Amino acid sequence: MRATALFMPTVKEDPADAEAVSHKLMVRGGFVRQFASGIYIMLPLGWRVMQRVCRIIREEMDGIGALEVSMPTLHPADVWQASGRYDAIGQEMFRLQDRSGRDMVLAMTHEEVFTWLASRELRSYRDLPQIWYQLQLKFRDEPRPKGGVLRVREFLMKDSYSFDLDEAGLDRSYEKHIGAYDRIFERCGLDVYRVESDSGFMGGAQAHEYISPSPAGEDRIALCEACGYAANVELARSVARPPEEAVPVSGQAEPREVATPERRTIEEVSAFLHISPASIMKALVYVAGGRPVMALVRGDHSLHESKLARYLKAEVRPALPEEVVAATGAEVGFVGPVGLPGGNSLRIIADESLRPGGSSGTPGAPGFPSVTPGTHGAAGAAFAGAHEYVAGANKPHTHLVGVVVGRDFQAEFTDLREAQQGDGCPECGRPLTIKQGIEVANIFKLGTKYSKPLGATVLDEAGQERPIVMGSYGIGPARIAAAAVEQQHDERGIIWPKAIAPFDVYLVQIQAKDPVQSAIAGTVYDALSAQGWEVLWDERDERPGSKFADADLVGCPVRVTVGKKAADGLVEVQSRRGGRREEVAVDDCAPTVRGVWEAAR
RNA sequence: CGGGGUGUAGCGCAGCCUGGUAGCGCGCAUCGUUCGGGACGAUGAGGUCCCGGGUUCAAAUCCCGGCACCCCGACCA
Repeated sequence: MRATALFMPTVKEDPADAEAVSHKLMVRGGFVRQFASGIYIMLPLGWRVMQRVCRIIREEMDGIGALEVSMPTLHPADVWQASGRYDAIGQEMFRLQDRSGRDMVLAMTHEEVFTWLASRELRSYRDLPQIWYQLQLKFRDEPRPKGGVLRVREFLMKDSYSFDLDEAGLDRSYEKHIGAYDRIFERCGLDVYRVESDSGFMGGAQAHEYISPSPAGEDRIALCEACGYAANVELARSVARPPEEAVPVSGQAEPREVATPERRTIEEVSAFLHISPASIMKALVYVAGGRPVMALVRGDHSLHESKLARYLKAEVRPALPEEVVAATGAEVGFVGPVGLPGGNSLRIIADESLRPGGSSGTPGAPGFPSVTPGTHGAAGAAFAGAHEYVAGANKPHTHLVGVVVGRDFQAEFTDLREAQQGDGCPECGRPLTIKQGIEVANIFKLGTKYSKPLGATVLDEAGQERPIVMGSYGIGPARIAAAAVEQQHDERGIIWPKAIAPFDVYLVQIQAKDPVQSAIAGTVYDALSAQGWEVLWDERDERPGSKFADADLVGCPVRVTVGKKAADGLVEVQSRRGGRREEVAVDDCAPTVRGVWEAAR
């Protein structure tokens, strides 16, 4: 395509409202424009990238036998009422009424419609398995859109749904998707980690996310480079590091009060009492299902709320200051598990690292090995023998020292803390790495969560009616594009992975009005096009610097320059990624381009 | 939902504190000189100063109310 025939509004300056690199570059490169908060226009270049991503997705989905359909995005509310999500989902769903007052929604995902269709059309086990997919818009009224196209309110998604007779069939469909997804990301030139993820406390089945590492991402994942364990921190198990210093054992029979005036935070208390944060129990009061509960983690750990929510099987929120006082008799900062008023009405849930005799992760969880002191050094063993903590006394400006779990209070134990950099891998004990990333895809084993309430059943071989066992699988093409930009760019602009670049070759003609250059550029353009390359021929009457700058900004993998030496029949071929600039005869241009292309990522 | 910030030409911003003819850079248009890494000169077009109300002789500027957008946190199938 000729640049003079293209709409490519590049901009010199970063947009004022952009934070993420991908956001800035996609706006500057003329790929997208914001229309409203979280709502974006895809300009020609941006749409070409999307089309290329979508094409790869289609090919790989078709490759596992999935069938493409197109589902409505405007749904009557009753299907969502049938699944229970009409009420379960809050303001994140766009809701409206039609002219006769019927409740409608804009689809935020498509489990309901697909299941509705399956319930009407799939009758026999002979109809199974099926995998149906679509590339369709989703609408989610995000409370806070951000990061350009990373977190938006209207976006394209490839979503697929598998329908199987039983769990074994679901496992096969799930594995097929893993294969397809791995190939999609490989082809898109994107680094991703497939990690265990939270399937939500209602589903309970297996789920994975594909996370592409980037500082602009909103997810954190725990990775073990030694054994390959990988999980979102919202459910990652880990072996807590033993504290740097062992807690001195007082040997006293019961806790002792100490005055801690105005010392509320872990930092303040640890500094005041000259102890390490790990020697303090952090007590956090939450409200779950309308009732207060106390969550306990070690002072050097952070609670992960979704772990608490999953354990309690209820949504949780931090208690308000008044609620904390009502539940414990003390204000925030002096709350603890010992000496609570009114008997033991407050449920106390403690992290595994506080369990007497252990500083471990989640014993008993699948795949969790027993933790041997030898693995984690002498400090761990010493710590295990101490058991004494400092905790809030539930009295103003007072803490307790010498608190022993199990002796001074009872608690339920579960994995509550967020995995930290350097924690031990739950599988092999080696240190975990925490990385930030963008969720570019997810896969869920739904089971019969939707097929049961929506009545999607088939008759099995024995003539028995059985609910279809389902999976759902999403990929965000725009997030793939943004993640690629996040991963591959330099100070001049984007360096697209070759498979999803808007054009394969950016052909710069230095002098638009030079007939020799025009002729040579035309020859090069035709030759490359004839070989199947998508070429953007920049024959605009601009200064060379502008065209080079745009070429770098737009980020096509190969640049061909037709300039002064065109008169001698020479052109230049160069990789966007850098490296040497090759000067070749016009006739050698195509093979040279191929070479640079092959070498590109 | 809590906290913070910003709305002035297509884009990026100054002006607001201390009220008095609305500015700068980029971009855009025309002409000329230029032409291998975002040129230079000349001329020019382009503004409901987010919206509504108030104070005042006079409001981009002060006051009240609203809206939009951004950032941090909470939330996120």
